[in-house]
Amino acid sequence: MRTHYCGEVTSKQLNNTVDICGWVHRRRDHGGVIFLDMRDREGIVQVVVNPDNAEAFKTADDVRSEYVLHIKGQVKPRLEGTVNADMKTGEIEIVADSIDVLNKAKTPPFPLDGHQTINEDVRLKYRYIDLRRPEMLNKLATRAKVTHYFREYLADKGFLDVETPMLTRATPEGARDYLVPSRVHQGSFYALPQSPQQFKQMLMMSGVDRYYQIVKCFRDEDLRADRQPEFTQLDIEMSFVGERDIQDLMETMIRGLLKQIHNVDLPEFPRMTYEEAMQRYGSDKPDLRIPLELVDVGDLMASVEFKVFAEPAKTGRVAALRVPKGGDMSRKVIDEYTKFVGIYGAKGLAYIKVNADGLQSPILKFLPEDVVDAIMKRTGAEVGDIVFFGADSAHVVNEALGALRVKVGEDRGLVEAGWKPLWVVDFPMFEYSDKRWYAMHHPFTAPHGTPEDVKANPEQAKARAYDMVLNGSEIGGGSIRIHDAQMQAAVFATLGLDEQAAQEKFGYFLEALQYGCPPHGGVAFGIDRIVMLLTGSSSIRDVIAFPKTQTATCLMTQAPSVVEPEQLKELGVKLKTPRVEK
RNA sequence: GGAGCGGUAGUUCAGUUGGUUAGAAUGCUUGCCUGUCACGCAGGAGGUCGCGGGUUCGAGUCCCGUCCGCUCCGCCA
Repeated sequence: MRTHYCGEVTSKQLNNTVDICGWVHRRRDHGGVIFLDMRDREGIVQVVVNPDNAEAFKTADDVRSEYVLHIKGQVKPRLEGTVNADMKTGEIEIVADSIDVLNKAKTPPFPLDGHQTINEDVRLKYRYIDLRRPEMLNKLATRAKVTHYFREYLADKGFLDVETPMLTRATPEGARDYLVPSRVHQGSFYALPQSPQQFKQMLMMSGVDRYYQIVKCFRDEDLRADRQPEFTQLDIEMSFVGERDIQDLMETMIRGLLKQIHNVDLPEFPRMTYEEAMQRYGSDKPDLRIPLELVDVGDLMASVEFKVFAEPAKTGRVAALRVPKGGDMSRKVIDEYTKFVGIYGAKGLAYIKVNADGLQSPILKFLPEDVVDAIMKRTGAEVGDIVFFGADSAHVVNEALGALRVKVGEDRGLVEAGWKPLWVVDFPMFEYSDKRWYAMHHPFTAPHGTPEDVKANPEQAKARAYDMVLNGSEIGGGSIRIHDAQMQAAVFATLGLDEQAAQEKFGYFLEALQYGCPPHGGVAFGIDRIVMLLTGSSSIRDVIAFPKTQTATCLMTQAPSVVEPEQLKELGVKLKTPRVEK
């Protein structure tokens, strides 16, 4: 039916007869001559329909936007002065011989020309139409290039693509599971995997040695601009390796990806400890394109108490964020930033402006002169700058000033162009909250040191974990895993799982560790986030063909939906308050 | 669970201090037009102002509730 994609017809086909198929992007009727812009996946080409071809002309007259046509015609150079330099196919046009209407179309619910933004709920309801827009098709194409590249790279390095179950066992820790009731075992439930973590470790025990999978993962948590309940991971695991082996291989992979997609050469990825990242950026995924840093000033203020500080400087963190040339910020802007840090729990936002005629600050009166001098010196503040201060628990200060750093950087156009990758390493093994220890990464992450060290000083235990960060996004994370049953028991014990509980929840896994588990480790990349970055998308929904809304519904299919009572009965599921379809 | 923004024509939006018949652009539609490319010109149709309640002589506008979309906090090992 088709000899060429619309977007591929160029001067090379001059005077040839071509067959194109596609959608009517736009129709321009000049009475005596009709132009049809025909669109398909590869682009748009102009078709001319002359009145001397009566049949085709009549058809073109009846045609409307988004009709699906098959057009046979001659490729001709455009008349002098009518070449369209903005179009890839702008030097030629197709003079129609015949036009077949393959299908009519209702007027689309929104224009596809990209000249106005369409609200997302409308786009999601008619996603199949939204995806016709070149911008969206290009994103899908980039995504396909990304996954293809990963498969090629990993296959080339000897990785085996192995599938793991979608119906698996609920996990006691971590995110909420999506549950699937079992018909055969009423009262029991499968869970959709949050990640194939334990399966890929089992594959290492099986001797697969190098595994990868591009795999859907599911987490029943609230959504964000970069979080969907089902998302896609590039999941990787290797045996007989240390951190560096994995990191080097992955760094090369990502460098190759940027080269392939954007023809960009990434530098060698710097490595930064978690502690350093928190100190300098207040974040474990710092955006290094923003040339602002937090500076500790708590020691300088150890003797100072003032009202904006929720906690004395000694027990929490006092940090400064200097914004060069930020002295022009109005009171209103500063108030907005104060409100902004409030989101992260900060009780206030102190500042000092460095004016030509001296310092200006509501907190100056609380600070001895020598302390102020020391602060100015340490932050390197110069005339015209503003220095913000946060003082609270280390957690609040990091969250608040870390977020403020990014916001100010964006607001003031300080974000450098380009790509800034890094590794963040040496994460704490555990974090303490609600009066117990939690695994910061996951409980199969190997800590540095011995099982005795871990049990004795969990607060000091560092994980052999690493995150890959690109432009302030965590695009991948992994670790060396525990391959020793003693160490695994020590970690479980620290997490408050006694032997019996550990057996109940992870018995099969603990047993497997005792049957010859090789040292191993791995990493998982967020494909959606990577494609977001590569396509400059502000929402993860733009890089997923059929995404869900913030309340985890699909506006196109209306999922999730009420099901027939018979279906529930078969599954042995009883609802407290049965719901019916409205 | 919480905070903020939004919901008015198919679409994108405006709608002032509560006041007559709710507007614009675009799309759609009819007619005209042989070189446009976001074609042009002339006409026409098109509205449950998200939904429910309240205040008022009178509500798109004020109040309460609710639903939906988005952003964020919590949450996401």
